[in-house]
Amino acid sequence: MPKVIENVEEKTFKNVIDLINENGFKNTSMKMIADKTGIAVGTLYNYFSNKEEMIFHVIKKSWKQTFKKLDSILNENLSAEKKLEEFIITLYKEISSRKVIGRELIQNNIIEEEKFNEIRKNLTNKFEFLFKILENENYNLDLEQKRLIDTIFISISNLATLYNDEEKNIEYLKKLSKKIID
Amino acid sequence: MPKVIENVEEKTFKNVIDLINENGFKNTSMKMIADKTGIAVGTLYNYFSNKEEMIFHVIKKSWKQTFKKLDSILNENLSAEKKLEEFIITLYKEISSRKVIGRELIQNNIIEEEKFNEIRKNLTNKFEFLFKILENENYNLDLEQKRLIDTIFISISNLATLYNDEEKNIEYLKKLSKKIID
Amino acid sequence: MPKVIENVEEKTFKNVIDLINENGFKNTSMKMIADKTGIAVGTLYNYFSNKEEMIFHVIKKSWKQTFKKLDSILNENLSAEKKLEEFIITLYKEISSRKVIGRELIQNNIIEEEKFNEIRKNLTNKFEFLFKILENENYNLDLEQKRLIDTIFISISNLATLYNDEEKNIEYLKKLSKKIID
Amino acid sequence: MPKVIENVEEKTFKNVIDLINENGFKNTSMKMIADKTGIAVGTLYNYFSNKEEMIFHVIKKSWKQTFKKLDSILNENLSAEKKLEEFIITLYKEISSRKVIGRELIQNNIIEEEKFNEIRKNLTNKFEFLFKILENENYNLDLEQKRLIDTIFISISNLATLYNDEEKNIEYLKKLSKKIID
DNA sequence: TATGAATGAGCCTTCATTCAT
DNA sequence: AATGAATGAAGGCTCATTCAT
Repeated sequence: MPKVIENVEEKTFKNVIDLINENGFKNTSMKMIADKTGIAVGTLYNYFSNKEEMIFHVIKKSWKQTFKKLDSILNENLSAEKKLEEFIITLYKEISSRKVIGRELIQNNIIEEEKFNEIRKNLTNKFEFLFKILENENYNLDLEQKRLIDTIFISISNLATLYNDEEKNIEYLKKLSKKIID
Repeated sequence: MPKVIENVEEKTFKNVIDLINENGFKNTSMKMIADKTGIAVGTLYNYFSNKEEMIFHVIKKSWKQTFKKLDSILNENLSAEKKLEEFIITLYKEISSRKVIGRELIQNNIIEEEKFNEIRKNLTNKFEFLFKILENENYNLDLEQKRLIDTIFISISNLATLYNDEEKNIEYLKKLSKKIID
Repeated sequence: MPKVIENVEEKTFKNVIDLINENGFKNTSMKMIADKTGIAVGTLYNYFSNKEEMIFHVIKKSWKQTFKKLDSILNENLSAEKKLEEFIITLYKEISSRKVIGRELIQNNIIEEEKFNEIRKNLTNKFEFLFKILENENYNLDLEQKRLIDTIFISISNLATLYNDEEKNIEYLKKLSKKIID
Repeated sequence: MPKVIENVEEKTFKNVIDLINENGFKNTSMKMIADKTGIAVGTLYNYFSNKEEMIFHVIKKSWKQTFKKLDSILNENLSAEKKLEEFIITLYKEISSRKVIGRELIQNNIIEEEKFNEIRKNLTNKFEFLFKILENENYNLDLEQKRLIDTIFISISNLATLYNDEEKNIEYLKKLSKKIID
């Protein structure tokens, strides 16, 4: 059997996220990733066919994990209001722990925009599902949904990026989620 | 007698904004700016010590213009609620017309973060002044102000970046600003 | 018990020729050869110390086969003129079916020139033997032999590389070989 | 006025030819060319948009010079036979002094084949024109012209590459050109 | 012995910055 | 002061070769 580095993909995963959070996509070089992971540049290319694919893989995988958690909240036996709150807080926690996964969806110029459409669409679907539940329970949702979803999402990303005080962030988001359906 | 270029800064201003909006900071080269401006690369370096300083200068100047407009709203003779609405809409229009001025404040990685602190501080001050007026007129502002300011600001930037339908964007922002003080 | 690969050289032979004909030496990677052969890259290095040696081995082996065929023509019971014709046509057919064996002898840069000297010498010997027969039968060979051999050889290689119409190629070569001894 | 290196293109011209003759296109790196020319790599890219364009430029320019000389022979007041001889010798001298210009036209895998078609076509035209003159003077040209042109051309290239003894090379070519029209 | 992932030098290309004119 | 060609470090990527298994 050949020489094998264990869990290259996993080791990479965390490092890519960290480096891109620190420096941005453009300022993170393949060599930096290789060095931080303790492997050779060439090895990266055994796992990903190019830099763009690599970062996109990380983002996609990252979101897959998040979507799973969001789904289980939508399926829990909770009041609509509580669901909204939990949904938002979970989204916050996810984005907070892997900041880049939020920001990358908004910034253009990094990866072909259309590649993100699937992720965007998926997140939008979950929100819309949630809003339908709220409407069924007669909550008031007069704001245009598409823009509202963006507002919520970008605010969460921003919070996660800017402030480290998780407790206060969550407290703020709880109040915000109530206001939305007021 | 050597050619004398007047108003290098002004000539640069609009073009840098346009180019960065189109291509992003990293993908806008000094040569592109030089070509579009009609000024030689070397000359640019007589006015700005490097690319980062140049873009920062543009952003700072851009915000100075915006702040002037925001100030005049704060000093107008309007109801507190109307002031909030006007303030937000003006902010939207400013960011919308020179998108980069919003985006750059969110994306770090491009310019040393601390450089933005002054601008941030300035914008925050104006919002706080506005909120004080609202509180004086007994509007309810239970959300933490620092985070709320960010939410508003980032949402506006996002709207300006993502959707071109100005009418709808403004309509949405009007409703949003009402919700905030509900 | 480890897998034992038999006839590595033979398996390699045809595939290397095909790949190099298709892509050239530089654009044929060891991995491509490994994949096409079904032998691991590492294993190839048990049989050949490097890429250059490998291709050289193939060329040498290839010529050995060709030389055998040429020898049998020289030993056949034919008129001198017919011998020349047969010799040239056989050389054409051989080179045509494994183009690289011709091309490599012309293009330097791929393998150290001196390595080819043995092959060259061998081919030259056969031609000289053939010319001696022709002279014995009083054919006129006023052209300098060394250069003439090259002309014939390079023309055949070129024909084999450029044109697929075997019939016409051979017809042309027949006429050419007659002209030589005119 | 900016810093200026004089005659970059000319300086490059000779060095590219030399290096490619020595190492082949694939084994000649842009750094090698830059070093040999005494300029920076980046400077090369001010003159040629990429490596392929650079070498193609050299070849095209090289042939342009050669075609001019060949044309003047075709227009001279000479016997048909003498014209053929002069034509071939000039072609030899040209190729001999810039070897690569011959070989590159035959070797594939280096530059998109079709790019050479114009050059090939041009050379072919001149030969055909020459053959027509010969036929008018009742010389016998029973060999197929397309293949004959290739034979002559490739033989000349080969001679230029292999043997340095110009006198003997030319003597050989004179005899060869006579044989062709015998 | 066979395997094929790991290695890293080396390639082409870009571009912020410099500096001779 | 203005110019823009020259510079060369740095980036993404390839692939011959090595070596742990």
